[in-house]
Amino acid sequence: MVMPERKVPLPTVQRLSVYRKVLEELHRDGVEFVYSQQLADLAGVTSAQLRRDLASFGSFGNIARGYNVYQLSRTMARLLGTDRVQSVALIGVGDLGRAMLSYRGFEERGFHIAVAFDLDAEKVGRVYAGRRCHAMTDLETVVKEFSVKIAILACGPQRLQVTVDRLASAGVKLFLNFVPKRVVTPPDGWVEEIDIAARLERLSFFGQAGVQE
Amino acid sequence: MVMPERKVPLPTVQRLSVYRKVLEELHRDGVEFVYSQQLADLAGVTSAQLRRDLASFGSFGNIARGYNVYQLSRTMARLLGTDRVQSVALIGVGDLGRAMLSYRGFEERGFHIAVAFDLDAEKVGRVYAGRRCHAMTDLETVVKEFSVKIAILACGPQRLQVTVDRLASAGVKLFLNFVPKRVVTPPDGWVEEIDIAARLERLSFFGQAGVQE
DNA sequence: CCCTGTGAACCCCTTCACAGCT
DNA sequence: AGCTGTGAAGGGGTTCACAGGG
Repeated sequence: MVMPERKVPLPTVQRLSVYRKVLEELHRDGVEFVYSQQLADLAGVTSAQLRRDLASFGSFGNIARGYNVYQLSRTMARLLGTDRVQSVALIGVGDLGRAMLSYRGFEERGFHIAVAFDLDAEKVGRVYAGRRCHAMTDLETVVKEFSVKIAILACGPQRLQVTVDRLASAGVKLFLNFVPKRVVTPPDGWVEEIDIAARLERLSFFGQAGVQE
Repeated sequence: MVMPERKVPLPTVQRLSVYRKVLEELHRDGVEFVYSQQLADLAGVTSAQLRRDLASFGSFGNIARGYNVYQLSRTMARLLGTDRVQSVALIGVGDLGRAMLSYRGFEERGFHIAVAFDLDAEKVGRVYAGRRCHAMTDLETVVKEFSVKIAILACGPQRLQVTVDRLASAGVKLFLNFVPKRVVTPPDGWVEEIDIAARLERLSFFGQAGVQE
């Protein structure tokens, strides 16, 4: 067991997902070994970058044959924690929330949305894509019951911070936040922000600024 | 008119959206002036960061009273290009695509999804949330008809690159890509990637690595 | 005094280039 | 010969700290 105590650059973690995805495709195609140059091309980075990234984890590639595709893929899944199924809670069963429930790509990477929650009494008790919608009142109990470790925030901005804090004290420390409102990260927690409109604004900015390759 | 020819750091653009959002709230609350320290706190950055960011655009704050909230908000909207309505095309009317069609926050920031497209013959001709779904065959003509400048990619991975290239030659150079597949950016184009599953993987990574504040 | 704007230091990530191994 | 892993250099963004102005 490698306790990775030396800290890993954030951009490196981001690229890990890309590498793993490419490696999976290579594995499906029956490729056994790749050189850093090939893998880097497929992932859209430089070979130096790739080797440096892998070195963050002390991984070893075979000098003569490059990297063992399957082995490296497994290693990355283990590093990312996607080598096992993790329970996820969905907060907010609006349009975006329902899209998350039916999103392929979650299950196949080991993320299982086990439960959903909503403020709307209309929705509570109903079943969406096989997952029951619970009342916000039952947040703590249900979340513990299903051993939830990750929450997807797709609700309205009202009482968002309160919900996050409640989840955090119930043991949920990881958040994927689609709500365009600043959330104070709980101690020991981690929040990934996805502000879709902000991304469009960035596009808009570069669109009128003229583009530098 | 300040033609911002000096290049702006990418992270700065990202933070611009946050500043503008905070400024809007302040404006709604009737606040006229803010100091960099206050605005920075609300946006979750340091005051030095904020002042440096603003300096990228050569903006001036009043030394005695800080920044004029409304004026700065307007300036930022102009910089981002959100001071006018922009037509957006949606590619793929699946669950995620339909969520995009009903997403508030787009319209209020000047982004109007004017048209949708789908491969599925079932969906072509139907109207979703007020927007008609067109056949992929009509991509070029419809896109030009509606003066579309931005495309949201929420379709399957098949033929994604082809679609991007077709859009690019039809004048659509800006892409918000939800499809977890690498897209080669067309010349003069810009692609914002949103890989939701990859973000969950990042969460998972930090969750098991232990968290460093 | 206390604010903004900014040179300069600092830090972290990327890129270069090569030693070492096969 | 050719590839990996890695010191060392390079570059870009953040933070420090202060000059300058009301």
